[in-house]
Amino acid sequence: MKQNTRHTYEFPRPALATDCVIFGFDGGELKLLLTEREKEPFRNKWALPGGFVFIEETTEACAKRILFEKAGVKHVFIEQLYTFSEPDRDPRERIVSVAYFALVNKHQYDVIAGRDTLKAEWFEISNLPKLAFDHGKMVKMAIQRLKGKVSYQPIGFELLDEKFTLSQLQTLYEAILGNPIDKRNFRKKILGMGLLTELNEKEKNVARKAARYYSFNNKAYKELTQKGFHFEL
Amino acid sequence: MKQNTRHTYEFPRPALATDCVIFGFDGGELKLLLTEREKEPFRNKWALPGGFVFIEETTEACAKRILFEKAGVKHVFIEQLYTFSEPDRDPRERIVSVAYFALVNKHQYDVIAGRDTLKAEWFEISNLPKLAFDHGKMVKMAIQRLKGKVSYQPIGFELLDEKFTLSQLQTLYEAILGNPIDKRNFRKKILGMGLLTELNEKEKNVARKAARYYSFNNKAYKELTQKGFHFEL
DNA sequence: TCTTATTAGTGTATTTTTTACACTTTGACA
DNA sequence: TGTCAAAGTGTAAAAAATACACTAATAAGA
Repeated sequence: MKQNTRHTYEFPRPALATDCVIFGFDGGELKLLLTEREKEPFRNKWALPGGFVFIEETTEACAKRILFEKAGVKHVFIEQLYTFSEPDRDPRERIVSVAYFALVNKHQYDVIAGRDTLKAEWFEISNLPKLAFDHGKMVKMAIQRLKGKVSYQPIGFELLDEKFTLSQLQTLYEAILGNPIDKRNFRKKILGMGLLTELNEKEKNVARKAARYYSFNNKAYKELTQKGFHFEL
Repeated sequence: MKQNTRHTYEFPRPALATDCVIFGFDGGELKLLLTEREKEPFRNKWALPGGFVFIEETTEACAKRILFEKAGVKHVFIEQLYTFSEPDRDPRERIVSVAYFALVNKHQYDVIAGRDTLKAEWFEISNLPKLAFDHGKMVKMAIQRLKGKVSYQPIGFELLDEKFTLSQLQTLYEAILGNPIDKRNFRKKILGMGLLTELNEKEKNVARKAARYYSFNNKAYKELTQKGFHFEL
């Protein structure tokens, strides 16, 4: 350590960055928000929004900052995904990246995004462009994680509006899990959990029977969880 | 980037390290392998084995190296757990740590460890000493992860000998999940999966009916998995 | 205002899975 | 040869998951 007491070791350090896989949903297929790279390498290619970690911020704080700066996304569900550390994953130099995934209410986002000049676009998950760096790997892992998690944690609601119909919820689950679900069994199960608040409000201006709105009751969820309840769909 | 083409950014970088939560089992309670710190900070305190990441190795390679250098453990199951990045998690300076968890066959390990002079010791999970840094958090998370994973991935076998009795397997699951399991139902389920090879060998020198040995059939597991089979216990 | 199109909303019977439960067998040792 | 300790084994009941089809409501268009 010699004259330097600030550093615990002298050999070269990898740079540290975060990248974000951002999921959105608007009724059809599951979507990802990608940004176009402005600089080399991979200039003009699509990539996950990402950036370097400042010396005084956690990687999660960094991911949230990047989410806002590069994608215009704020106040959303975010969770650490995996840390990618292949020495050659970035052609410039050694960069270790802590990947996060975020669940965004697309409607809300689109309002914000309209005001910005960010080069960010939604892509259907089944129709993604080739991505820069190892971002393809990150996306693959994020989809897998979302699929796995959505069945035993009520995180799907993050992708919907505050109020939603049971059909919207079902469509979302079908989009994530990739298989059709029986309507009656789905409703029976989800309502049986007691996590949804039935609202006194229905859809308007639909050319069919209007569906009732529900909202996710987070308070009930936490209380039940404390009593040993396990969400499972 | 100007004159500097080697570095993608100039501001100070966190140091990068890995720490390993090492699980072992010998029939009673689940155990953790801890090492005594030789240097400050936390000199003479118990901690997870850990160390800095070299510039040309992945974090996983680093974890495996540390596992061997500091705990004498080689060729074991290892999986990335989580990346810890609180700016003050290390009193020396900013160090981001990618935590891993490892599953070790304790019998095999004890043979190796006997030859070494490492200050490493097994502690029962219910009786851990206070740990250095944020290692307590890491351990907590690792236990949670192991609990969650053991039911839908056949990783428990990593903790047992190549051949094991069904009672040993059951005792292991009981130790991890923390609740008793019905013997007949357990056997029915695990044998029904077709993942265990029945060996023509029984326990010796036991003062009771000798139990049959089984081994985990990894080939069968992979084949079944490809056909859409999902392990679940 | 009547018809059409479209999705909301609902219950039951069957199958599958999970759970609860107790006695006989085996082998070492005293 | 009796005792002790854990191995090994099946069935019935309960719970959960699945399969399945019609009526209700509303807007749009004839």
